[in-house]
Amino acid sequence: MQIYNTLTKTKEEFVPRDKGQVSMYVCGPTTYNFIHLGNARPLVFFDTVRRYFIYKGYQVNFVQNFTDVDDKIINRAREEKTDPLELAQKYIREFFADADALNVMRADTHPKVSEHIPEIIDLIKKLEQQGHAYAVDGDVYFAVRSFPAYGKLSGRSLEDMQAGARVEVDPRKKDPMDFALWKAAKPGEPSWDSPWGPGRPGWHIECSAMAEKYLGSGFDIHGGGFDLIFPHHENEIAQSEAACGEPFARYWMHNGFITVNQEKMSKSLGNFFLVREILAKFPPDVVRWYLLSTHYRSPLDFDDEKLVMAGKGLDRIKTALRLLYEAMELPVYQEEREKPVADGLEEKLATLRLEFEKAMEDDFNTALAISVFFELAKEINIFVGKLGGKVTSEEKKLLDKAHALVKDFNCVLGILKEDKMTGRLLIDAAGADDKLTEGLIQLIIKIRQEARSKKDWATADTIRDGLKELGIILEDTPQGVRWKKQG
RNA sequence: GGCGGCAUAGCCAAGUGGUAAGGCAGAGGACUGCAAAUCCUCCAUUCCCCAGUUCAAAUCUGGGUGCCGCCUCCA
Repeated sequence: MQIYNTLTKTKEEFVPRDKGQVSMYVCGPTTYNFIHLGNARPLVFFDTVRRYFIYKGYQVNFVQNFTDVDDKIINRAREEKTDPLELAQKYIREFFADADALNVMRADTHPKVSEHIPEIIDLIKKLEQQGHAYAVDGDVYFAVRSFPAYGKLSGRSLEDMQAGARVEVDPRKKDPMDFALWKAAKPGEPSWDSPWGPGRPGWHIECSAMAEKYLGSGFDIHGGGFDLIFPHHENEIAQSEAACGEPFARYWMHNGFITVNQEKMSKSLGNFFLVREILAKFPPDVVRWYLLSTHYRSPLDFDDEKLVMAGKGLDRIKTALRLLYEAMELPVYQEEREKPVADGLEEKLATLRLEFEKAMEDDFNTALAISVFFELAKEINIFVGKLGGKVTSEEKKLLDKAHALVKDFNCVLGILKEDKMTGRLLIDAAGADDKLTEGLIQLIIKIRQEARSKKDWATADTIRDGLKELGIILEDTPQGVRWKKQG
């Protein structure tokens, strides 16, 4: 398994700290608003990473924090005249609503800053005792000059950064790049008691404290967006490694941005689209498919047209799956076929599994993995097309194997949900919402079939066109009529 | 100013030394009452430009052009 490590700027062979186990920490959102598509990319991508490790049989410990104490939350709460922690709590709930829709698994632990103040204070105390931090007027700063490796993740030196620094220099800091570990409380802000007086944690220290608590030093993978490399992750490394003298995280993974008209989607530019706005127009499986259709380190440009395209691609997979399920319902014949129909399919399925794994093991190349999924869909279509309305028991076994492979691909990519009772994947375009609709459609189909049997094509076509207007697609096959909702 | 990334068909997008995956769109064919779905075939002599290394380059080196990001909150 090869993983591109931001720390070394190369792909490295992944070796977990503990055999058979993977520890991951992915920076979660600051919960002062609904999440936008840019937030959804790391969510979906790292969820897919986690799913692949699970597929490979690893035991994964996945931690994703919530930053529920922060300037932006405080400001927003002031505007809305509510309590900051309540506001944060509300958006944590909203976060889960969106994440659940995108089929993102809940983390094993979702620690919150507000519930880890003692751990944070302990870490700051440790840094202060070791001379890596200093207090000024109730604030505590990290002394970047005390950590010689500062800049190793982002690949820049303190000199580089200061030359072009656009930061207002706080004269109380020993070095302009020193950053806050603890902020003295201002009136009306949430605060906690500390050795330096009442206050709250700085932005970076939380992740150091919580990652250490739940995963320990030298855990496997730390992930987030490219924009977190500096300063956030650089600072996490400084804090954690200065405090314990051991490597913090071993593999640093960063996803590229979602762009709009090739420009970064961001809250400050105001060109962002909320996940729920998009989900109002497109099904969640399409959004997820689209997010995974490009390699995670490349930028991904967003517009409606691209989601439409992704939807059409995913329809191909869904159609193959529908055909597969149809074939799995066919009666099993005992006698052999005169001409075998499944030539080489079993080997082909094995090859496709290997290709899929190879793609995922090359730095999680989901775009390539998806192309393997398309090949699988084609193989299924070819096979099912040759069955001619009946299967032998051998062929039935092959259908089950193909189904198992689809389920495995789907499970790693997290696209379609599974019906726990039947073990089948749910294809939303198929089937009716209720019994009445199903009955009505079946009745209409029956009437149309009667017209067709009398070669009354005008009536048959009127019905088909009329249903299409309503978003119901009819497909005539030798085995009967199939219907689905428009994708 | 410092640091970094990207440039592949109409569109999206893999591919980092061995002669251009896959998807969408498009064209033709099979199937069909006609469709739809599906299958088959076609659709980049070429990978931003120039020079170089090499038997061999989209892939490596140098130069150029264009776009983007980080250095300030941001996934």
